Amino acid sequence: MKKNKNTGRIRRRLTPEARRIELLEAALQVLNTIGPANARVEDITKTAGAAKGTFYLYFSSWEEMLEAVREHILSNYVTEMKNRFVCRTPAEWWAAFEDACMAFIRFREDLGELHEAIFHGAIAERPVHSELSPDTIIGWMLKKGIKIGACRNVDVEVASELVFSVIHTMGDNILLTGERERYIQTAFELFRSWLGRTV
Amino acid sequence: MKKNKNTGRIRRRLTPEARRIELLEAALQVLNTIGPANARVEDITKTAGAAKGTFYLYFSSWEEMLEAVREHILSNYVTEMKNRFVCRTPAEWWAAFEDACMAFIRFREDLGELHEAIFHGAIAERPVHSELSPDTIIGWMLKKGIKIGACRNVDVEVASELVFSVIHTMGDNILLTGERERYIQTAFELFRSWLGRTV
Amino acid sequence: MKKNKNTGRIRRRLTPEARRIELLEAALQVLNTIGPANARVEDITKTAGAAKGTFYLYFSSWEEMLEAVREHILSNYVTEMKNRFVCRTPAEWWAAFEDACMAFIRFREDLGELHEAIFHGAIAERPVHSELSPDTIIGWMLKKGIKIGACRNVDVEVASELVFSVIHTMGDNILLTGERERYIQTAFELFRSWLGRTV
Amino acid sequence: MKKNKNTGRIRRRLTPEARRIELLEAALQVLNTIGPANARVEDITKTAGAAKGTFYLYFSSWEEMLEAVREHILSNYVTEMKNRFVCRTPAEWWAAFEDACMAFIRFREDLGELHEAIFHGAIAERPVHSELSPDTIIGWMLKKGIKIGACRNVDVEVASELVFSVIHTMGDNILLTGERERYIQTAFELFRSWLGRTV
DNA sequence: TATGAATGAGCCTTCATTCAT
DNA sequence: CATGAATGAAGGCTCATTCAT
Repeated sequence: MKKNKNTGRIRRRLTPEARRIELLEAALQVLNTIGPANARVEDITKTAGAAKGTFYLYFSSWEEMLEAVREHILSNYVTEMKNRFVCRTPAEWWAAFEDACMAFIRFREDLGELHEAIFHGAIAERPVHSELSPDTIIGWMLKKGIKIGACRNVDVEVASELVFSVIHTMGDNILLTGERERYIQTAFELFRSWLGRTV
Repeated sequence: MKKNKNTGRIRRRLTPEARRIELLEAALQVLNTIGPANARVEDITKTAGAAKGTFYLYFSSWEEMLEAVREHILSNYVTEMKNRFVCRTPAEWWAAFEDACMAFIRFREDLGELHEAIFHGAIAERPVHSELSPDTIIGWMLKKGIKIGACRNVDVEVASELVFSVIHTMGDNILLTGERERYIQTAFELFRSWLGRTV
Repeated sequence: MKKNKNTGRIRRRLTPEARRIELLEAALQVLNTIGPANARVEDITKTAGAAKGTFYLYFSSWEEMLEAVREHILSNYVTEMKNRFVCRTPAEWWAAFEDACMAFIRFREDLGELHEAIFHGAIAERPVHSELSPDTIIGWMLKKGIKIGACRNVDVEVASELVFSVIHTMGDNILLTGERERYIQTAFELFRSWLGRTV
Repeated sequence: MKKNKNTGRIRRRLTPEARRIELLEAALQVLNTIGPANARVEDITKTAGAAKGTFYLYFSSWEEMLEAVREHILSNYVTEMKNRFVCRTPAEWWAAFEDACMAFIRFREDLGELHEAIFHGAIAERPVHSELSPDTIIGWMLKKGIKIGACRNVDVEVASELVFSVIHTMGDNILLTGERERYIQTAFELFRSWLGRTV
């Protein structure tokens, strides 16, 4: 007796992986567009061309989705970052390091609103898989720098965190004020005087 | 039409100032205890021994209250900080500066969960009254340091922000790991090699 | 220990009647200005230069105040209306009647928003004191009209209500459209053909 | 974060149309029973056997629902009214007109409390779709009456409004007093002497 | 008599999550 | 696998009324 009319959507049957990617990318877009505070499950499924319930077939909760987004973004970023970071001499290390900083700024700019959502929101507690954490990456760079004589011998673990916070702040402020050169100059001055080997 | 029976609570009639303080202090406690994400208006009024509606006599919204809490905390902190920061020689400046850093760490520790609520939540957008902003305070210190020859000549505005981010990160991590000495050592090394005058 | 500061208002001690009048007039103004749906007790007391609690010394509830406002307005209006309605011949009656209609329109215009508040709001149920009801007044006019031969013999009670509804509608629509002449013409045509004596 | 346990209600999944009807009918009943001033969203959903949130799937606000109810009722009523209003001679016109008046009275009686809710409440401002407005319907009747010589030539637009107000008042008072015959007699007398052609 | 701080029931609305189809 | 209708807990805010002073 009761009929459920098909309201027009075509039921798209996809492989789980494909569907998950679609949702993930819709999430990226939505979080970035309307902001994490206003994004709703339904915004994402609509963008992905899926039904609300489908969301829960792929993520057990909103927060889990945020984690997945973070993982997705970070792993892309880190892979590329590592590939680019090649150097043999101290001069090359510094060039690569500064290049990496610039890449981070761009990465940060591309993230936009997303940044807040996945690094400072409800998810902030849940630890990032260690290999993807910025501290690990920076630590890896520093170790290399120390090894090839580009940097002096610092407490790598601690230094990594401080380096990251400086880069992060630089990124935030460039985004905010647009004064790219000014921030870069001061930050690099900091890095060189702190980490550089005084010959 | 609407009746309002007195259901047992004793009405405590206070001066507006007294009530406001009570609510503010209850807010501090609640935000710190159950965390900003879970705190509700009613938690605060219950803690303050007031009725829900009373909250809205003193704050027009939840966010306005957060702002009031921030103002309250910052102005106390900044006042004290400024009073302690006295110095005439470079050596005194560095002692005062390191002292101020330590004071910040303690401040940060005392804030606990509150930190998140009032500096990174919904309120983050609303600008802090400039005199109370950390950047302003640090800028003030740096200018003094440059003037009396304790620091070299840096872009004060930018440097303040970077200094703050380093202190902030140091604070976060000390809170997280407990490894006070280690962070302090590396951070101070950073400050001295970056800002110190190489004579 | 606890002091209640005087917050600036001067405690004006008035005779009860004076205070009541002030409140009543403030109510008139407020209801008319911001509309019955948005008017609050406090708007009235503020306008009257009194404290919120004072309201309840003079009216036991919001609705009672509405009733008082209605009584106040009607009794003024009706008194004047009756005084003006003097006539001896049929021609005079019709002139007086039309004059009364026009007076009603003006009255209605002056009421503005108030009209809704006191004649169609929460108060609508509570009966107006019979002497003040429009039906009574119109009935009184009709009886006079019949007596002096200006009107034919109708069921006065029923006719009064119909007459009032026509006048009322005429008033509403003149207020709405501004087309005074048009409405008056048709309505008077109605009255004359219906009530007039066909000689 | 938020859990949503099923606490016992059986989920009745209906088509949107069916659910909307159920809610609309529940609204009719509730508004009529407990009165528009006391009716709450939850009363309606309870009556409809639905959850509170379901209401907002079908109406974006309380007022929108009132509008929907009004539309629903009016369109039923008007359709039937128009179908019944057939006439060729003046005598037939008067019969049909009086019949329509009686139908309106019955309609009005059936509405009960609803009348207030949908024609004089918060919704009063929002214009009724013109084809459904009583003035339009009555105007349509009058034009017909004039055309076939049942009525004399009046300002149709204005006359419609006055006719409606008379019918309306008659309805109100019959409802109030029960004196059907008395009101009908006087009102029809009015209509005939005013609108009828004096041959 | 006057004040205005305090009360708390009440209601709308949102939206993550569930589940019948 | 997919859908989208259904759920209901939760919470911010209002404001008539009360009452300590």
